[in-house]
Amino acid sequence: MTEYRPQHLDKKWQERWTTDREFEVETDPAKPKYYCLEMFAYPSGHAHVGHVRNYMIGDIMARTKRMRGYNVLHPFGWDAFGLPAENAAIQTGMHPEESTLSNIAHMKGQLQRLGISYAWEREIATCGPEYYKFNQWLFLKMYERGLAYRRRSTVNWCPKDNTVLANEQVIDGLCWRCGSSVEARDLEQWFFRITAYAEELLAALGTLQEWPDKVAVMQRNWIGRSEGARLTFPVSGTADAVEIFTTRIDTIFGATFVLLAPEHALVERFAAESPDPAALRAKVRQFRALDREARLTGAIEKEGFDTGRTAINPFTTKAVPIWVANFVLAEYGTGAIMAVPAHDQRDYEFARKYSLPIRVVIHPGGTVPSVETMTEAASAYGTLVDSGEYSGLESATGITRMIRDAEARDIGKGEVQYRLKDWGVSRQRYWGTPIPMIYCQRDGIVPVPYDQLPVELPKVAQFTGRGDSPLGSVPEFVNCTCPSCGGPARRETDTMDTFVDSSWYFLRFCDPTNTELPFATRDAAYWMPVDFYSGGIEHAILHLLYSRFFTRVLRDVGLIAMDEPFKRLLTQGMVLKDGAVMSKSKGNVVDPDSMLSKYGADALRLYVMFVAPPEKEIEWSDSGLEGSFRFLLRVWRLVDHWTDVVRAVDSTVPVGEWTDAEKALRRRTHETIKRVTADIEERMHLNTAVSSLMELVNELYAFSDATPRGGPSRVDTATGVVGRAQTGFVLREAIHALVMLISPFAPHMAEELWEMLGHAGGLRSEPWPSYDAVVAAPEEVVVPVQINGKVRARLTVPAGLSEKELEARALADSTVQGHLAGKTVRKVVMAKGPLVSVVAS
RNA sequence: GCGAAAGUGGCGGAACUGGCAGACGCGCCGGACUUAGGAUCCGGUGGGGCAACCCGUGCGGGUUCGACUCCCGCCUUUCGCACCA
Repeated sequence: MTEYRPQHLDKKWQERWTTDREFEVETDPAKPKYYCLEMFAYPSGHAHVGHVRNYMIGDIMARTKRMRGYNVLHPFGWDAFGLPAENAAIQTGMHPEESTLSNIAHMKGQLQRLGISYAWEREIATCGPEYYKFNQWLFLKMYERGLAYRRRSTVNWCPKDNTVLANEQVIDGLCWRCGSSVEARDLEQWFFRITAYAEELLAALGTLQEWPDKVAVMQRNWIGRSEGARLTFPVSGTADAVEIFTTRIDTIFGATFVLLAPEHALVERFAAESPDPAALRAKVRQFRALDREARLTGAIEKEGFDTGRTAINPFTTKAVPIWVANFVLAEYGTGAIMAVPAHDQRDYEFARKYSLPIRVVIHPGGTVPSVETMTEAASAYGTLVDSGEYSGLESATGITRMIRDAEARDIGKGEVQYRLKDWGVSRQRYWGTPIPMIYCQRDGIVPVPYDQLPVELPKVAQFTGRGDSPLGSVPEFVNCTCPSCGGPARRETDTMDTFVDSSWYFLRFCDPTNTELPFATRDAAYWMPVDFYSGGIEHAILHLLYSRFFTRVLRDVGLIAMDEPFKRLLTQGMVLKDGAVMSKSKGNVVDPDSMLSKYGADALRLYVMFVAPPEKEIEWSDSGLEGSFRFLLRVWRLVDHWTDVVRAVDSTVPVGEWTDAEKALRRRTHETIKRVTADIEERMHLNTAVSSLMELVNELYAFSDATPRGGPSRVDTATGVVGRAQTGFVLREAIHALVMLISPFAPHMAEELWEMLGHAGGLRSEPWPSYDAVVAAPEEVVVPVQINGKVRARLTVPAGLSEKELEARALADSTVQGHLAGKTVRKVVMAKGPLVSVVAS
């Protein structure tokens, strides 16, 4: 009996895989490719079993596809720029580069000990100049195409930390770090014009057949397409006009006032021209100081004030008051709306509060709304009333005609608006990619020439957490010469959002050492798209949307010819401990290293795959891991027990009679091959793949016990002979299949067992086992017989029996007869399965 | 509030297109081996009943020969969206 020593095997095989460059691949158009990718990691320092699960799922797929004959690209890398390293530097003084590189080294060791089949020679870290050079290259391409531009915008500002916060760092309007209330602040920022691709990004969601619906829905909501109209309301007595956007032009005859966002350009104009500018400006300031998050989410009381001016409703030609309202968003549409209180709940509340006029212009059907009795807006579509020549039209028709007429009269046009906004990429931070732009007093904004890339991040910078860009305090970085005129100039001191890094890293993996281009077209054309991509649902919008955007930009730049980067997407569930997400502060982190030293990588891998389907959340369980370990021991003992027999026979099918047990084991073997293959490749139900393997092992134990030698637990007979050639053959077939099929889950053990079975050259010396439908076909089937919907009997009959014969046998069965006593058979249904359903009364 | 998904033994979960509910594992119970076992192997394990049998997939209806699966209504949970004009 050979002892199972998982830690020894882990080390042995991991070293051999590295030495043999087992998982390294080259572009080879002659071979079918498979690109398997898991979302790369932020190097926080420690992998926990939640990470482990994601990487395992990809590894199962990569290893299976490799054995199925594909040229498999399975790389890994590090999303290495980011705030945490810089924040740590502010507190501890350790330079972000130092802490990041040491974290990467530690986590890499952890992943390697799990035996994940990565092409480590392609490893990338986004904080290296050889990588971020191409962030800058891409930025310049975007700038040339008008897709990168600079403008003033409002950002989240934490007054205590004196720093800008990303949207996702603002939790319920508070700073995630210090809990201060976040303010709005205006800054000059660089933006990527993702809105230029809004329509395409939305439309192409329908082509993502192998994405979870949920993710597509979230992206659809995020893009938020609305069809409507832009209309001009001239300001009475001036040449000014208020532009509004509405999706309900059919209600325009009920538009009894106009609302402006506090930030709207006309507001300041009106204030300046008013008798008391200070009073109006104070009001505006008050609105703008309101909690930004609350304003965006509607958690504020609606308030407004009258500007004293009026505008002309272009359809009624009547003057309506212009108010400023705190709930109107400057960043959506035109920053101004026509208010239709009768048919919009928000406008209704506002009108009631300030006693503004309400006019019903739609009859939705049912009771007719009246201004006197209504308690909420009637927002449904219906029939237009009191709407001049449009009265009597249905909403849909009204909308079409009104837009047509507005265009004819040059007072408006049909327009599509998106909720999606351009992507602000400037960060007033150090640990990121420097934005490759130069400001010259003479020439203005000048891009850094391509041959001067990368603009390297200087090593020295102070981390005070003051909020201004740390690069600004490095004179040798800031001061430069203008590439255009050669005069003195200043560099941009902001760095890029780290989402830029992750928006194209999957392309870099195709050609990770290219120094001239982000990647060569030839390599990307071969490997892309990513065939299988897995990661957390928390990236459903940002990362996945940005990546889809970048892929299109690179297409338009001419580097690639595809639209969508990720063919099949799997969003894996989290690993919980005591019902909560693992985190250091909760003290419920399960450390993979301690599991590895106790059970080895294979047991851990098998457990996280077996406990639930990949998409589901799982609750960590030590006893579950223990069970998986026991199963591996069971496999080990079984294979070890039969090694000499398996080695002594070959793949020649012996001539002669088979016993029922032998036939049954062959059937089980082939059924298992079929199920495991489909479970991995098609359904991604890795838990049921493992249970099929367990069933095969259980059957092999039972089969072994019935042989002359006996089973693995009967140590005393372990050297006994088998005698029958057929028995040796089915054992060989079953054990070979078992070792092959289990190898994606437990690769270290499988390699060792494969070697013990007499094979040199590793598991790839033999292809994935193939399913034989003839062998798997049963000779007899058990057919349930239902009487009035309840199973009353089971018949064992030869497979392939005709329906007529089957029906006759079912009705003749004594148990069935008993249940039919005193009843008349009304109908007999022969269902696939097969199954017989008798209706009697 | 709107939208989506889910609800199955003591627990994690199976049941693929409407066809044998509870595969597989954990836990528990019993047995074998053993000085001993928390190792290993074998057996049992949804509830009720001595049994034939009855009940059972959140609740209430419906469609069907047949429903965990489809339809309608409700309850609960989770997730997403939420003043976007």
